[in-house]
Amino acid sequence: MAEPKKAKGNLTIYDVATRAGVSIASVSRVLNGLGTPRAETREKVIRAVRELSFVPDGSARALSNGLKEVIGVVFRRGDETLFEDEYESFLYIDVINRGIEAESQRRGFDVLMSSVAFNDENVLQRVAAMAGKTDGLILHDRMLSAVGIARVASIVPVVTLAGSPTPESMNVRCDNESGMRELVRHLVVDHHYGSVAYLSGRGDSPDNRARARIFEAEAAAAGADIQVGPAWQGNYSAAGGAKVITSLLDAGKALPRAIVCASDQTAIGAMHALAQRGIRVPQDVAVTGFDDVPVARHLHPPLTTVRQPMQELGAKAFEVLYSRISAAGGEPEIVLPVQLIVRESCGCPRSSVPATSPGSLGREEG
Amino acid sequence: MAEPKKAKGNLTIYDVATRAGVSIASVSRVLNGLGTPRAETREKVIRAVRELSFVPDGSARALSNGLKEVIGVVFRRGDETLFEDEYESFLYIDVINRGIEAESQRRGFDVLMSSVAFNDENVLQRVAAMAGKTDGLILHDRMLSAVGIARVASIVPVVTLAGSPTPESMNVRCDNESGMRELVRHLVVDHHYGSVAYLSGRGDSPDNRARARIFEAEAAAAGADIQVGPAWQGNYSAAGGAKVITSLLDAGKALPRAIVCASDQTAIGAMHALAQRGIRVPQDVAVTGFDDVPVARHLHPPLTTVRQPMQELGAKAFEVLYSRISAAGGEPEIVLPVQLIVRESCGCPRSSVPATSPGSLGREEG
DNA sequence: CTGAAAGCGCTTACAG
DNA sequence: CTGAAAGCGCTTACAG
Repeated sequence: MAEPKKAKGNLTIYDVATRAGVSIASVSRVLNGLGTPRAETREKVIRAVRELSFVPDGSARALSNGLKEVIGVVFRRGDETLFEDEYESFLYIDVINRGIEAESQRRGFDVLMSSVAFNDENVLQRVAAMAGKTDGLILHDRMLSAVGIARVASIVPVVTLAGSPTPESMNVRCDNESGMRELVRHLVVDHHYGSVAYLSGRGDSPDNRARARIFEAEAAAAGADIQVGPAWQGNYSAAGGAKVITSLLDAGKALPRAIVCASDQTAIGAMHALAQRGIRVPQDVAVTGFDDVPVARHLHPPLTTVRQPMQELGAKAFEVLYSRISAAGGEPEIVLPVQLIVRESCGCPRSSVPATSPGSLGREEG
Repeated sequence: MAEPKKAKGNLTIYDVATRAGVSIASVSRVLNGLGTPRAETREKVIRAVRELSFVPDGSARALSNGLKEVIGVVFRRGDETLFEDEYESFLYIDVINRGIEAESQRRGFDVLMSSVAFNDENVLQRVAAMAGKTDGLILHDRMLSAVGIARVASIVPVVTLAGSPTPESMNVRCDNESGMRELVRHLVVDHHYGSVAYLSGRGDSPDNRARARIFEAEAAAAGADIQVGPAWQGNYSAAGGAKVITSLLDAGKALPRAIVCASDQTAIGAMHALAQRGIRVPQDVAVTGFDDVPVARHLHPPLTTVRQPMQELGAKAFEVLYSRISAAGGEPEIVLPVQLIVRESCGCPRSSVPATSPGSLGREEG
């Protein structure tokens, strides 16, 4: 019994085989449920594995059978302060990532995450490195040029989010068009608001551009006055949304009757700035968002917005990627339906919010 | 040039070597910046790599040099509906994960994520599988028993979050004690509130238990009436917080002057329920949170809470894990300071919100 | 400086 | 049913 303990992490299938008194092939087979081992063999291996707390090395498995069972997700993050406000506007990324993760679980895949700074010059390099560690990649937003995508896609399958498909890559996005159309109609037709503004997102975002385009077309078609342009340029963040409102107010501009924000985060910021100036939402100015992030319903007033099925977006992205990884299938482009969520910030009455249980306590205005 | 293209993903270092007219050893060396290759050799390799868009296989590298440059993060997720409200109470997990991810970037590590369902019986198995794919593990909350931790820790280094260190694993947590102490004092001493309740989190959470304990001790010491117990049992979620309030009100109970919530999410739900019943915060009832999640400052009224440096918690967890991976160092236990964030939900006037608070919306200068 | 070769820990035909 | 052996794609002493 003078056998020295193996160093941690150095346990291999050979150790298990020795202890069980079988070959490594047998160990591998029972570990993977392959073949039809004799009950005795099976048990000897199982026992040895348990006694040793053996866990097979993922890299060796991956190298051997050509499948890592890992997909990669790459997304952008803010550059500055890492411990403050800046990630707020990126929370939706987490929700999408959850969808990706949940779906990949079902296939026995894990998700490798890698964020890239906004000002990172070596995005392609970073993404390529990820490619080497995974079986396929999901790229958030506009991470790479078409050329960059093509290069990466020559290494592993690639799915982009909120972009458009290329000959080499697939894309999953939401139906911005009909979402914005419904929203604008609700504001201009249902509520009869005569003037509307689009508080935009980042200029380089395909989603933002699509939304802006439909906003203008639809509002114009409905006969509303439109406010757009540099003064209304946000960047998807709450801070950006607040700043636009503050600047406008400071400049003495009159606000439109309704403000359509490029995202919920933008709306949060805008509403915050409005509240600070004593402007009531929706009585004085209606505000709407886009995304339906989790907190949208908890805002004051609850935010009318367009729900993007973000978890589903992530789930779908994985699904498409998976079918490409395992078979070379996979739709090149998937467009998910969105849904107008009418709450109170547009001016609709509370009654549209599900009533609470029949309590004895009446509502008293505070 | 009748050379047929290699199948995608099958490019190896041999292909690069052939094309560059050197050995694979040379390719490996320039790829890794090792040795002092002749300029010509270097260039030939670089060129071949670029022309082929070669990316080395991560598994092979890992197997060869014994380092995957991947750490794993395991956390729990809700079981039911994946596309609705339920993940709200888990958003803080994402913030912590961001901290982990950001820090690991700096060391060239990537993060492998894996969620585990609340009712999953094979948690240990899932975690063990992750261990095989990584160089070390960070475990959120109470994922594993001490025995389970010991088993996993025999495979790779383990850091737990919000738990306590074991002989085999390290732990990183926040200083609940002084946070709760300060908060209760602010409410009872500064605001003179005579009755306070603790709207609790999950019963099996160490954080929750620590907070509950200090709450009672401190409130009692300050001479306030205390409400606790089953009627005040939440579960960290917004829905749970709302339900407690609604039930109490439906039962005709009188609310205390201040409600200390186990988490911000709980506070969100509580405030929502209160607003629905026309009860004003903080005029009628003061409400506080715990965590300082991003949206806390956007609530109405802005939430007084205890800030846990969640990104830093994640960053620290990685740091500790990394020093164990690379050297066998790493503090067994790290306790991070928290900070009382006084906003308006406790009854303080708006003016007390520091305009200098980094990241606050009103701020102009960076 | 550079190449041939061994080895990392698995999986999987191929024999027996 | 089971074992010996080759091979997955790298890295790294070891010679030259």
